Amino acid sequence: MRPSTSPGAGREHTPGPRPRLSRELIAETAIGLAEHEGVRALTMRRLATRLSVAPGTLYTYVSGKDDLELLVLDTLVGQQDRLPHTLPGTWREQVEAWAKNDWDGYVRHPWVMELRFRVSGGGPNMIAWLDSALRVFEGTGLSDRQRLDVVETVDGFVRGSAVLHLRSDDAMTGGATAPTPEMRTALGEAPDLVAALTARAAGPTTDRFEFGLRCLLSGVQEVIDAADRP
Amino acid sequence: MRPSTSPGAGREHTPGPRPRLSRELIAETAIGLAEHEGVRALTMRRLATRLSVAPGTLYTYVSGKDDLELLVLDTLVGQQDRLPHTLPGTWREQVEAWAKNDWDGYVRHPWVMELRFRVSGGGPNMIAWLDSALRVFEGTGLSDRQRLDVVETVDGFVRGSAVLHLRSDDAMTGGATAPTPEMRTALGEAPDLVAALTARAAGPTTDRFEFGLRCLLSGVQEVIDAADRP
DNA sequence: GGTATTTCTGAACACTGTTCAAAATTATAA
DNA sequence: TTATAATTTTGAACAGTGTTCAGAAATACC
Repeated sequence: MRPSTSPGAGREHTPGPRPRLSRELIAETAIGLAEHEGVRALTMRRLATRLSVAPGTLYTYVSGKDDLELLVLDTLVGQQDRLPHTLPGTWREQVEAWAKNDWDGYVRHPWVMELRFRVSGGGPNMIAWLDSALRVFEGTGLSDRQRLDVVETVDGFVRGSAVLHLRSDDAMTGGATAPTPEMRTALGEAPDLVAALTARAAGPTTDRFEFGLRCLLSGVQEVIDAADRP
Repeated sequence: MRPSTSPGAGREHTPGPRPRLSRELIAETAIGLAEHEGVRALTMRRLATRLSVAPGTLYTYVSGKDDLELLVLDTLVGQQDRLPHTLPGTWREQVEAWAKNDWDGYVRHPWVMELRFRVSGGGPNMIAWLDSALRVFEGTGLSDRQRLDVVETVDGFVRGSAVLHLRSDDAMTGGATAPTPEMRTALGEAPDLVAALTARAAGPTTDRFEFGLRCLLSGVQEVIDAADRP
């Protein structure tokens, strides 16, 4: 009923026809589909077509679309080559590296974020990643709970920052669509916003993600210092 | 073709039947629908049924579902009773109040977040809110661009933190659904994570949102101090 | 060979957003 | 008053979605 494991998982001597698909193949194909045709094209039918298979077939490998999306996310996490706690440097350098890496991934592949905010729960790779992120703070005097707080805070910041980076810029000013008359009047009554937007557009691309990350990590540093020698 | 304004907007003496609906009524009904039956029940047809109207009728008030979702979000923002810069206290107290308020809203009405991460662009109320948030930093020595950076950083943090608060807790440990055997083995190889989760479950609900917010604002404070007297 | 077990198919179901000609309704001009 | 033009509403339709399920096809074990 809820096959979250591939059909021929354990051994190869179950009766019935050989499975022509696998969870891994489905995940890779789904990623390719989302990458090339957008996340809106990631439908069961299109995926089945790409795999030269009837739509219903997918349901022997995946319990539904939610499960598929979770599988895709978990596969992507598993494709990262280095876990956080294996990175070089201090805890702060490790966090900066992992955060920057995640942020790059989100910005380069915006469709991933759309999934991240819809999918709930986590797969094995996500769990492994989270555990590794916790180990980054082994040297510091933070408690178990504080470590989890910090990791989730940073992770949440990265996601929130990435989605704003992709959305607000062109959307607020009306980049793609022509600005509605309503919007024009609203902007007319928002002088500070217009000033800030034009200032940003004029100058070079100051990386406000790194700016925010520095702010956040400085705050974490304070907590660590306080916890280290009370 | 793209009616982002209500039909009988300007005056009441245009020919044709009196509009039985309005953008406001549609927004309120949509909010009620999402609130009571979940955001997945917010479909054009159900909304039309609730309004005792044919599905196609909605398209004279709203250009499509994207526009409807944006309208819902903008309406919610407009329902907030106080704009950030009208709150009492220092910039830091104002930011804390607005961030906490937003966070409460997201946690209390999780369906709002699901929209926030799908909808791009902003309506008049969102623009007004953003402008108000910028004015919070009028006393500080921050530049226009820095102010926008800070506001977006805080806003992104709030969203990211809220989505994690709603997702990771019960989902990771398998709150709703029974934990898959795969998950159990994955958790077996993640001792730090298990320790942190149990520690969190055992103790009282330490508000890790406020923890992260304090971290972030401490970092912002540093930047302001640096900008104030160089 | 027979049997049990599994995978795969193809059709169906109940939805979804969206479009569009025609009908119904109203304000203004003749 | 009647006619005209403009606008809203309708109901049906289209293409697409996730999901289910009886039956057909394929394989390992006895």
